[in-house]
Amino acid sequence: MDADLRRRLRQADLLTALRILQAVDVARHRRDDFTATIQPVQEGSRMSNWLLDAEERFAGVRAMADELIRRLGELGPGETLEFNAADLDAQYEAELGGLDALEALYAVQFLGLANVARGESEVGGVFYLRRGEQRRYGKAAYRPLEVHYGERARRLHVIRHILSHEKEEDRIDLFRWYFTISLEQFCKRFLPNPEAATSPQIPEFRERILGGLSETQLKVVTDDESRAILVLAGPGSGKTRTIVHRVANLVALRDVNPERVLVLAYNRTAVAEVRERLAALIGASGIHVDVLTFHGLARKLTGLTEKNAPAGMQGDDRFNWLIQQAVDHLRDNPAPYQYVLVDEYQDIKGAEYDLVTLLASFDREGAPTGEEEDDREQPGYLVAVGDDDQNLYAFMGAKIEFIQRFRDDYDITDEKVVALLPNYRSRPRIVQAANAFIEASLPARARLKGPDQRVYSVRDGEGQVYIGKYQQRYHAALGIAQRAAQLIAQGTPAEEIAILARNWDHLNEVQHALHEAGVAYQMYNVHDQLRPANSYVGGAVRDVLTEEPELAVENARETLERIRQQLSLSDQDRGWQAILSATADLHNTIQGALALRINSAKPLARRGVVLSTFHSAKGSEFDHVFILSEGMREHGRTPPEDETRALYVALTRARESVTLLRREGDCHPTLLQPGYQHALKDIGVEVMSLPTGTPLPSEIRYQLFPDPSDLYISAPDVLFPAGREAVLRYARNWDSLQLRNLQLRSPHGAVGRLSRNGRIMLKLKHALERGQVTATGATVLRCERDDEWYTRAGYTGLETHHYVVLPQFEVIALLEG
DNA sequence: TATAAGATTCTTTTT
DNA sequence: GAATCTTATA
Repeated sequence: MDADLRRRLRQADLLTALRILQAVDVARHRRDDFTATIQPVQEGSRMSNWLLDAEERFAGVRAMADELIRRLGELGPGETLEFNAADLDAQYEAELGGLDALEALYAVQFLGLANVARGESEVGGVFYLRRGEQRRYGKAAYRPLEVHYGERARRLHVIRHILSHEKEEDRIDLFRWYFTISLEQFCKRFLPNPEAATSPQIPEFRERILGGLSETQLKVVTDDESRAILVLAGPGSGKTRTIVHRVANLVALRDVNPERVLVLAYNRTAVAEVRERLAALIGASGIHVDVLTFHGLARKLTGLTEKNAPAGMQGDDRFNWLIQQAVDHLRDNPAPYQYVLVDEYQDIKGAEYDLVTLLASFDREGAPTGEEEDDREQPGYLVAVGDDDQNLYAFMGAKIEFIQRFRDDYDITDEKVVALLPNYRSRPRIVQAANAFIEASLPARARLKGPDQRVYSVRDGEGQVYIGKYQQRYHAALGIAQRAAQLIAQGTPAEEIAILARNWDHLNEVQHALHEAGVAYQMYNVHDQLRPANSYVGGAVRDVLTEEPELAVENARETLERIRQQLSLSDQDRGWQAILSATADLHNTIQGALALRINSAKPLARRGVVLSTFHSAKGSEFDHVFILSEGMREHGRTPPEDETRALYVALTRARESVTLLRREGDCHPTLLQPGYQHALKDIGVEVMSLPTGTPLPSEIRYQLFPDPSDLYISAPDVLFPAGREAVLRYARNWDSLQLRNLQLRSPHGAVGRLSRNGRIMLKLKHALERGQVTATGATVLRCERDDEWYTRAGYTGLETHHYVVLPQFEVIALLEG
């Protein structure tokens, strides 16, 4: 441990001591960056009571932890225990004297017995517990907790000893010693009974946060002087890990108020991941850290939602408006956060960029003009983590310039740009192939990483890179299906195999081939709108549950089925099946928890080989990755930067092997460059031969998932009473769904029709003409009011929403090139 | 019916 | 920004 770190840790100790003094009403302290003022409060403080409390508290935590451990023991591996905090408090209040549930959660987390994650619901904070690694809960398991509480208690003993001296000079002298020598030394030297001081403090905790990090990661995690740090992180270099550990360091080791810390992530999945990992690292104390999406932050700051946008705005404009409201809000109000961490900084857009700038209090135009010194805004500390090579959303305004401008914006030296280069994900050959690809595709000026800043693999072995070429996409699909089946037969989980393409419809042939080979697959696009909670049956059942959130539920499935039958809704809805499987493990809970589980249920069971676009694969990783490169003109001399970065993202998703297949005639131009091909040869890639001799079928079969914009419901169909009744009748009596003349018909009448403007029309054109589109399932989906849509349909009702029957199609289509 | 010009689509997140 | 589909015009 270097001297600097040691000095900082003493500061943390000081702050702990000050907090204790304040907590027991002995002294008050005011704190700014450099000084702390201590004021005595009064004689006869509650110090001794507090010590007694501390002992009781430990006994209480132990009792409650016992109970949690008992319930955890009943869980199977991977199962989750779910409850709300108020419920837990109420349950244990009587026996444990008002013990704070958070403390007990912290305890089981701290002991490594469980992973605690936090969620929000209508019924308040809800916690999810999952069994930790540790299986046996012997006496030894409690030792770290005892050490922790023992350390806190020792500090109290020391302070009480100091305060017991009558003369002020003595007290000052002892305080000086307290801050000069270690706690252990102090106890030995001054305490009448130093036995209590034999235990160390809590090295396990510090080790968990700071140990196991690379030197560079540690630098970012522990730097609390730099106002702005840009972390240029390569793929698989531990971006999120660095962010999570920095937050943990701030909150758990540096005593920063968690409410002053903000983590911005790019979507809900990323938010959930940061929250989970933070909870796993520091437990309950991480709960007060804000981990939000940009829109979540905008909602929190302004109290508005995109629905407050002026009438006439729709879709994207509403969301942009919301971000802009937050920017305006921050111009007039001080930033509520002091430590801001931004993930995936390369993909932030203009308004989001402004938001970050204001949050970090770096806005030069609107420099604070506080009349009083005390009102001066505290300085912000910004850490932005991103990789310009992985910029995927330039077409939406996420320009690479924002990350390039970082240095100028924040007036920082080059040293403050930290490069995280080791790749912990991919085997060496994969990293080398990806490096060679991006270096051959982009000129040095288009990249922030210099020639001496190459990503390198720290994994052992070599890994495999295969290349291949095809004329017919069908042949590539056949080859991939064969290899996937082979890998699965050899024991690779299907979910660890991904097939990635530029566009969704490039994967149609792959769907067909996988189906023929009997390999299960999943489409990786999760339309938020398709959430089971958004289905008519799911929403209706959830609403019944939340009417009495505290009501006990013995068997989740029975309760759900009972409510569904009372509402006389069909069980054939796609969403309903998903809800049943998402709640299958819930027993002996309350209705509120069940409702929450419905809210977070995923559309489909995530099983089988993953089919995804390059874009949707952002942030994911797989053992084996197959890539289709097509859809570009070859004779373009300089490859388009967007497409290069997208393909680079695809290449770097792979851990063990990557197979890069190019279509002759329109693959990414770099793949044809002699220089690049030589580089691949040096790396040791193998050529994958595809079954190009196989005769082509005349038709292929694949699944197609429309979204609500593909459906056009004309006035009599849905918006007016007859149509609404037809849809709701369908939700009760579920029969086959047929598509005739673009009209979606149930035996009870028309329930919708395909939109002529929807994107699906184009894709289905030929299949529709030949009548080879069949509905294989459907969900009755809630659609929020969309004024543009209503106007087009000639409707002016006041409802906030309506329902549509959203089918899932199987298409038999002519084979494309 | 060729060809140019113009329009649209592709990649997608946010509740 | 490129590919692809639609429309206008000789």
